Amino acid sequence: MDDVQVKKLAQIAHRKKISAGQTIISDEEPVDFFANVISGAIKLTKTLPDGRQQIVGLLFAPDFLGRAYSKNNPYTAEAATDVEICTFPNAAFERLVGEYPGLQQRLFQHTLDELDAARDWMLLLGRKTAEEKVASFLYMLARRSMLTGCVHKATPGAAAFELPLTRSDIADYLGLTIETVSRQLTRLKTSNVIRLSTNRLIMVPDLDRLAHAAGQEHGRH
Amino acid sequence: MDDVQVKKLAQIAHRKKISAGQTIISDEEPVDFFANVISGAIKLTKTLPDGRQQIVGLLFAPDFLGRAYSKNNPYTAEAATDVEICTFPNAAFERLVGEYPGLQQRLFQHTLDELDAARDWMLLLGRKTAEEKVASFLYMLARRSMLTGCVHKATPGAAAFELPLTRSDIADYLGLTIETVSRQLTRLKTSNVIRLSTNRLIMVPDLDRLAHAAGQEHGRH
DNA sequence: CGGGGGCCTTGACCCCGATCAAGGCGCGGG
DNA sequence: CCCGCGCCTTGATCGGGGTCAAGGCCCCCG
Repeated sequence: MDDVQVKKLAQIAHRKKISAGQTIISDEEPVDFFANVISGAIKLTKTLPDGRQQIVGLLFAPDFLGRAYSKNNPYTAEAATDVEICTFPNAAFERLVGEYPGLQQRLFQHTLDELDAARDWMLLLGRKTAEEKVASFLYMLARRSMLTGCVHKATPGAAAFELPLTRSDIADYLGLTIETVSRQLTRLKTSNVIRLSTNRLIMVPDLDRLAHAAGQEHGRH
Repeated sequence: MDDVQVKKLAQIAHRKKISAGQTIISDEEPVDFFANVISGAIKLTKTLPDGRQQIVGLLFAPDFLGRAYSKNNPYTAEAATDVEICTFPNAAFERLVGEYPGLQQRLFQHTLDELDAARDWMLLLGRKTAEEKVASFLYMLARRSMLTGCVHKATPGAAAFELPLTRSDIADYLGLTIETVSRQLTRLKTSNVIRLSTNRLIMVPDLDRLAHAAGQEHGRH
């Protein structure tokens, strides 16, 4: 993306802080903006009429929120932690996309990545055991923390990170109950795959062991 | 899509028949073509190292197979029934996409629809009961058959269609076992929500009842 | 016609994860 | 300081769906 584009984007942008738990987009009302996640985590959820809930996507730092060419999105977006986003009025943004086809391709690429992630998650939801689900979730966060990782731990196969979700959210992400998530976490803890300092801070001494517990045999580095 | 585009597409196209059970794309080898489904059903599957399998997408008549701007796709595509597809060499197709931005937008739109479908399925996999899963699957096919439906049944709230998948495939799509799928089908049959002539031909006397059994209360028509 | 192999159904039993219930921990406010 | 409330953990029990096993149906082939 060249300078001109960045400047034009900046001109129509509007920064915004949102505190944990607030709803950003509801599946009931149309969306008139497009946004970029600056910091924090946003959860996309779907809910059955009787209240059962499933998290169908997690958004982190450089992700997009909202959808091009459609005002109605079929899910609710809620701040999982305190969040900073950068919003663009939909109309202005679409005009810009029209001018710079490269931008559209970027969005396209990003959507393809989201589709891949969704399908990976379908495999997890449909076929993995509770322990594998929890381990997979932690493994995903661990890899993310390696990339984002400002702090390069001395030990190479290890990682440490903070959980951006409550137990309840983790359960909704993995298609489990709160209790099962808790039990599986202590299970992974007692088998020394992970260590918990507080119940939000996770230490992974050996990523390969975690990948193994996640049922994906030395994941694709 | 205007005439010129259609003609250019036709020039580089290559029609192909594939019989049920054959693998079209493997997740191990790169893909050098893009395709359009003409008839039949294609299943996209993911498999865990130990063999557990999940269908992460079903492709029908006007859908696309393959992916722009990436040779590696992370799943296997297999013909669920006998299938006809129309393939395009990747390079030529991408050149064409470059020339006609409208085409790219169409692909984008289609990918967004696939993402929505994947996320709906995540809710199903994570939170629905076995009966709701089977009912949801049938409901999806019933709605599809209404759109595609050449045969307009006299009764409005009803539908009839053929299952494009074996029990085993249905199980892999719903994150269940073969036996559970079978049991839930007989359950829906004995409660008169559906009727089976052969074990592949389904009659739905009342779509709303099916939608209700699917846990989605008079689905969005 | 008879045999064999897919595909599907049905029954019996079991186990993983849900449910129900109790209590611990940490934190903010009176 | 204590109380109350979220959030989390742990235990006891239950049940939906998995597993194992047997058999039915249909079609192809000898």
